Amino acid sequence: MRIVVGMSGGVDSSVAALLLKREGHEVIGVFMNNWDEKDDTGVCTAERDWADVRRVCDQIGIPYYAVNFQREYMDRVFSHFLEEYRRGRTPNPDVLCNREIKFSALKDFAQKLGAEKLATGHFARTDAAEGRARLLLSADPDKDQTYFLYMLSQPQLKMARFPVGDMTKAEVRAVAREAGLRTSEKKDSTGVCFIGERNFRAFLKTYLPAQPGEIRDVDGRVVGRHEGLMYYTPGQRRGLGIGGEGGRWYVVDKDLARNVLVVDQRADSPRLYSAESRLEAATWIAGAPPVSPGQWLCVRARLRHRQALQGARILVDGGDVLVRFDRPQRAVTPGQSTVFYRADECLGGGIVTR
RNA sequence: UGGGGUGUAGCCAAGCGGUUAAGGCCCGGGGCUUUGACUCCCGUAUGCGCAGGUUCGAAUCCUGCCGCCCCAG
Repeated sequence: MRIVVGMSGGVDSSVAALLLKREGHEVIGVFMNNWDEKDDTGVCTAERDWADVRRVCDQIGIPYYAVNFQREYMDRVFSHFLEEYRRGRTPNPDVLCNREIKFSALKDFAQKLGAEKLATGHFARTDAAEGRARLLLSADPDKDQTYFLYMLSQPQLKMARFPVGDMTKAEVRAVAREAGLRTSEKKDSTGVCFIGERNFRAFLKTYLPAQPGEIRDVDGRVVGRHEGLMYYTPGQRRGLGIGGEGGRWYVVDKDLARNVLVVDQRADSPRLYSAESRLEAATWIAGAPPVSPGQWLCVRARLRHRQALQGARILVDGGDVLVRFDRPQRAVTPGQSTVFYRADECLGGGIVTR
């Protein structure tokens, strides 16, 4: 079977390619260059990553390509990312990136190459039940990445392969090491996918105008000034610049109408906790909601990557979802995604509106 | 003007004659992390408003000056 592997230059996708090759498939490595800019330290990590991809593919003995989806990334991911920040929300570009770039633009490219499957180094698993593809938690609970994949559709998931999904990170590195892959000890990448680790405030500042304003406590007293609401997100404590007595301050709210950042010194401020949340733009892996309209469904949910799964009940209302948590959740953040699970299966999720 | 109080790092704040001046916040660096956050670890005053003096030794005592705060008038 001809399979394209999306290769980042990291150890996970390197091993993904290696395993598929060992299975006897006709494997083609494809490296994506979606962001042409040096990082904060002046290094263009994409060049080094591309060099690693070439080297690894040579070691494995597979052909490789580099593709440039900068235009697609800008139009379909980054523009939305900026728009969300402009609206005062805190977006997650990587969930969109998977749907719009890796499993769309790259998927199209793979199909042009005649590939039947598109593999990546994601820590996630899939299986098929009654003609439908399912997305399942990875074997390594610490590295599970289904949170970033919840927007995938049936066609996208049916073409996807995740060769390292049933391995632990340690096992992946061990395989890479034994095969002598140069990426075996490479540090895991972080930051926005393709963009990398950034001084976020400075990064945003180059794209969006900032409007400074007051910082007030929950009683309305002015306790400082902010540089622009978009630089802050609920639950955040660093970067507020408020010294003095009483300890740390946490962002508990953003008053967009008044351009006021609301803060509290209680880490467990009641303003930070929500027993309920509402989502929009819900998507379901199965292609349809897992429950009939008007009926509550018991699920597990996570509001951010790597968060332990939380008990909740959901009510689907068209593209919206009402979520009631078993336990109040801290810093439910508009723009972020809430993703649902039943047992090990990822059901889908949506974007938090409140 | 008189009386009282007070001046320790960017912000709070211990210290009240004797090891290298607590701690918290902010900030910086690192760890964790394919979003943003949270969290964890490490670091940050040769100097205590200024100038003298007492003392073996002063942020700590004394004198003067300067700056704030409060009460009188």
